Amino acid sequence: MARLDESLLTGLPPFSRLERSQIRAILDQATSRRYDEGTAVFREGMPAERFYLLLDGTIRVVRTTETGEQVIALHIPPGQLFGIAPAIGRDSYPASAICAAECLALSWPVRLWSGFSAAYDGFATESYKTLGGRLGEFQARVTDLATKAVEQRVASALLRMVNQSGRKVEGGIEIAFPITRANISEMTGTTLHTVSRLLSAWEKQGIVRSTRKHITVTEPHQLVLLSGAAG
Amino acid sequence: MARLDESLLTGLPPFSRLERSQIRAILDQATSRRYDEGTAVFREGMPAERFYLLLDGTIRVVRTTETGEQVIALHIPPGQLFGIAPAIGRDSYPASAICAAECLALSWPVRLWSGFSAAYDGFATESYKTLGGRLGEFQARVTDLATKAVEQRVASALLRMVNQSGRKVEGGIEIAFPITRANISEMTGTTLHTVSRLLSAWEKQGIVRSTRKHITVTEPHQLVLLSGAAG
DNA sequence: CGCGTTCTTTGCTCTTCCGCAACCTTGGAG
DNA sequence: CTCCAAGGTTGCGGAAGAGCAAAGAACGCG
Repeated sequence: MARLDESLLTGLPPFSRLERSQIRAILDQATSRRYDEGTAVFREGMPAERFYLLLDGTIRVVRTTETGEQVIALHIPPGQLFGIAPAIGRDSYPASAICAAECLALSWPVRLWSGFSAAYDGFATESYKTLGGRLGEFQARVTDLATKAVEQRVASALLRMVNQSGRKVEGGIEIAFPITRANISEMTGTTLHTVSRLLSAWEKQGIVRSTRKHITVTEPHQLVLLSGAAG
Repeated sequence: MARLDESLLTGLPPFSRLERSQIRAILDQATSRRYDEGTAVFREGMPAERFYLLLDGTIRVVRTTETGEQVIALHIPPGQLFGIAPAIGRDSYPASAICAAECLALSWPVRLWSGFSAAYDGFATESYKTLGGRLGEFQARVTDLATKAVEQRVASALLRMVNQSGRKVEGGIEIAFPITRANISEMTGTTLHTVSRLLSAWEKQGIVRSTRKHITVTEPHQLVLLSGAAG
């Protein structure tokens, strides 16, 4: 395998305070791998043997209920750690990590986690910040699901994805990974039918534009209004 | 203030691996305080200046939406840390902590957090486990809200409270803190009317018994069935 | 002991959104 | 080029549950 370049990690929060030589040491212990769209990096319930850093692509964190329904808990953008069960004392993954697009990720065996935390200044702190951010996001999700109507939730979900992984294109901002109506319904606790109806209506009003598996938001401000001003 | 006894902390996860003398040192830096039912220990958005350990009572973790609705994120039972924003790199509290019943809590200034983590074996690990548990609980909440019907969610919520803070009484298990129909609706994303109707129906079927602000579950198994077998 | 506040119950109406069904479109595989 | 699977659209009931209204308990305070 090609030797990995230090610049991959430079500037990413968990490694931002480290020397070049330290980053080198970390990289030399990493395994790098490419995953096709739709592949599972790991699945819910599997023993947590490695933790990961997403270099490119988008990870969809998914839980499946006993009745077989899927719920999308989270999308992870490039540059973030994922599968960090060891950080919270779990020995199995609480959800599955599916590649929403082609992905490139590094990984390390979990036994290195405590060593990294101890040896590298800022690694633990920054990782826990990531965790804190996710906790906050979940809290926001719960609040949304508990208080907002479907239309507002779908608008919020679109905005969240646009903010986190939006790519500027002519006439708007496009969500940078493939996403279906069904996916959105799994994020918002509704049905693909309702999502389709909403998107059709918004398209007629000129708020969004969409093709198969891709959505571009042309009037973010209108969506903010529809979302009940929370994001 | 009366000197606190070491036995208060012995056996609680964050302190379980510590020597008596270490616990003594921790206690000597703690402030102990009693709070009346309904009091806020801290409020959403306030600068996070202290972290807390609940010795007795129950804390209700509440978020308020822009439209003034309340959502109950979590109940915290005695023996757990709360207000641990510093652990996840936040400098303000993300939610309010309200006493569901009369409470007794210890607290420390946040600046001691990193010292505790460094000096006391297991403190950080165990605290992050608590955090992990909460993350898991949120994930379960999101799944519930996204996929289950109202009746199932209310049944789940009752079961969760019974499991976490149930007190055995004759003919069933009582939720150990005062709780109203409105509270339950804020936990499950419904209205107090619907909750009242459900409880009435269940009371007729002999599954629960309730008086003002108190609920006893007499047939937990029936509730498990109603909840769609998830808890 | 009376009064007001807080909590609870229950009926009715009305809206939202789900479930079902049918059909259309797009893109990839062979 | 054709076919097929995956994704998307749209119409139409029907049911779940929200919203509104009104009244009845329980408790706590003066």
